[in-house]
Amino acid sequence: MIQISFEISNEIHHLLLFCAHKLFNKKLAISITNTGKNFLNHISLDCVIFGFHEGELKVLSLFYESLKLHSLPGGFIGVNESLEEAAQVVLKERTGLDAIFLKQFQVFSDFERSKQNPLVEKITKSNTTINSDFFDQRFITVGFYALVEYTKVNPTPDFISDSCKWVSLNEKIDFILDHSKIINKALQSLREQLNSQPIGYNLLPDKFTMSELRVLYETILGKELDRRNFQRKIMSYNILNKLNERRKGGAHKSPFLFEFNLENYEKALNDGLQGGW
Amino acid sequence: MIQISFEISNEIHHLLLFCAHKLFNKKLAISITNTGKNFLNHISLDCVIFGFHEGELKVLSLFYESLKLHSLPGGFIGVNESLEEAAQVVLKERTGLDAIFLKQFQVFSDFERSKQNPLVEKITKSNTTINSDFFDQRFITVGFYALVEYTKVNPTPDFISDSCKWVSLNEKIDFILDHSKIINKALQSLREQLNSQPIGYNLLPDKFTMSELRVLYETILGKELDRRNFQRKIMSYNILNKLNERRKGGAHKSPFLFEFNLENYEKALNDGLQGGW
DNA sequence: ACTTTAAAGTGTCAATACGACACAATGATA
DNA sequence: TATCATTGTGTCGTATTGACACTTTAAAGT
Repeated sequence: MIQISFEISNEIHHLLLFCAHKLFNKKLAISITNTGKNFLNHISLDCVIFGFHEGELKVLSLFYESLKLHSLPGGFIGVNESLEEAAQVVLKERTGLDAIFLKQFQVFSDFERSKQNPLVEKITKSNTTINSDFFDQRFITVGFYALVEYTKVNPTPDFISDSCKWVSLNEKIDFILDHSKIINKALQSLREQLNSQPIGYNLLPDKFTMSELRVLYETILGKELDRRNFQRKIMSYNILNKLNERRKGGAHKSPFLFEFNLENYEKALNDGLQGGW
Repeated sequence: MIQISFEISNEIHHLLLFCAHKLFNKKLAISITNTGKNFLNHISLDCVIFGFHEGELKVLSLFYESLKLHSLPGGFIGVNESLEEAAQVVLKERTGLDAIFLKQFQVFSDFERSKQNPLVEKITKSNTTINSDFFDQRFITVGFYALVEYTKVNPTPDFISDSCKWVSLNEKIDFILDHSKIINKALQSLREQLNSQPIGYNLLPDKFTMSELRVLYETILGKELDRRNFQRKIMSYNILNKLNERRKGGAHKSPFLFEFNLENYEKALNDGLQGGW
């Protein structure tokens, strides 16, 4: 009997058994100790993490100095995880936050999409326990968008990226692969779901001014809204509590602060805010 | 030199090479002729194919006599296909139709979801060229909904199902795995996208009456709409052409027929029909 | 042949929502 | 203390909505 030891994923284990069966007619016994984390082949996920700061929508991005390229934070699916669990892990690692608002919005599966991933070489060089076979595969990626409170985030790079930082959607940024396309689709989904997902609640701090909420809406929708009509409409939903408190310190008249009335907000989102049929 | 021949997928080929490398230090040359269609492991897709007939929304379902269970038409992703291409293949096979309206709406990835798939035994028994290893895997499935014109569909079972037929959403049907959940989510997406996707156009025949269109909306939304107000609103979008033609044969006053004005319809959908901000 | 019936075509009206805009109050800054 | 941009709070005319009424029509019933 020969004994050989090396790290191997569940999939390879499974297939080894299969191959052994086919090749050697079951006469080979293979015993493998499984160490390390195993991921499903072919499947990845990418997160478009939105934050709102100084009147701009921003996205958390990893940067690779040597490549001069950005990428979205992403990850793989553990063999015992759901996509959502795997995405929460990514978010926790990049932002330090738990229980982030997360929503999958599209799968990107073009055959061409993961050809020539410039990161593969970096990954395999930086960590010898990872075999390049995993990364050389074709990947189908599930796009998630996440909404976080900008100031609570502690941007943290992963082991192959040089930095992790917020980038504005107005900047021209070079992303790897189809990540620019993924961001555009995420923004489009955000827009479409503005009336059915708790978007305001998750992007703003607990207390905020009416102007801050309005600018958020303007940014997501990409158009200006009349200050007075906006306030009238949003107040008519009964989803905000007006506080007896003002934002001090800024120039000019100090505005009142508001908070979401969570109970009413969730009720309203279930029906969809306003309109249509 | 020993030569062995058997069918094998690209993945297994890849991994065989990897295993050979690890186990035998590259001293084993493996030459494999690849035959048959190869699929990506772990990933499947399921289609909720909606049709509209006699005032009811229906879903195309496969039935397994021996199990007394239904399932959604589904399939796997060829190693050179995108998800959308693979879904079109499934739809073509089950309905006979090309260029069907298709939209992915969610990925279902719960770890527990594909445990004990009652079809695995059936599949492997019915076709000896398929190895059960592929089906024994954990599967993540991408949910698509499709919209088709009921009368154009020629429901066709696949090689393991006994029949393929329309089932009403009002019936209580037992589906395998999480397929009931997938259908509910599909319906919910349909509802949410009623104003941004060409749903009326794809579910109705070219010419239809105002009542037929209204009942479709009522069915999708799950509530009654005022006949007169509905007509006023839908006509205000300028997306319908009123034809100089009536539906004869029914009792009572014969209604006018309408058709979609495709140019205006698509323009209107881009902005979203009506409303909100 | 006449009546019945239920669906279809068309319209009214009050209530509400919406878009556009006016004006006074405020509070740091000059 | 004057300035000025921002905030709070409106108003007004118009467009949209919801609720409902009346007439017309084609097949089915007698």
